Amino acid sequence: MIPVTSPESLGKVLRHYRKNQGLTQVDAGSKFNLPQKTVSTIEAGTAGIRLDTVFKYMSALGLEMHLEPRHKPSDDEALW
Amino acid sequence: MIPVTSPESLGKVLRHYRKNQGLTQVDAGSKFNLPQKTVSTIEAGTAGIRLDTVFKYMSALGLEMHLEPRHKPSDDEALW
DNA sequence: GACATTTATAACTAAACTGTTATAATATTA
DNA sequence: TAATATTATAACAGTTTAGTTATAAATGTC
Repeated sequence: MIPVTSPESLGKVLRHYRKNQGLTQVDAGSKFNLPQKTVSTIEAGTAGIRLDTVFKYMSALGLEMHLEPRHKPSDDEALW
Repeated sequence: MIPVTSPESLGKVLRHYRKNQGLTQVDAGSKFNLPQKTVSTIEAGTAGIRLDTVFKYMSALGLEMHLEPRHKPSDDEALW
């Protein structure tokens, strides 16, 4: 379970899940009318992207979010 | 562990954590130079809020995010 | 190496945010 | 209830996005 604390790390995790599902940016985005450009922007970790856009993309990938108190990173998390 | 799938539910969870820490919107926001107005907007579940603003607020509350595949909601989650 | 697929980047308009300052509305407590 | 504390809302300027369309760059495959 990778902790996400920034737009960059969120983009990386989302890309990870998309590729895991064998989807292209066009495939994934089309499910919620997100153009490929926007998907690219999300995965690139753009800071100012809109929250609703992120949730649309999460829905397209069938993901949900959980919040919890931060913990000290483990070694394998450092890879992210 | 409450699943978050929208700006609205995220706002509710963030407010929950803030109050749990006994913080006012001014207190929490000041840690990352977020004006009280912005904190109010986040907690209200504004759709178009910027992702970096949300992460700043999460940092102020000492929270991290996790993504995972969606699951069917349980009864007590319906309360949210 | 050539071809095909996928992803990144560009220009443009309209819309909506952040930050600032201020004030109204609501909630809390004495 | 009165006073205080907290939260919601407002106007403005500047910045940045979403969406559209198109194309360049990068990646993968034969």
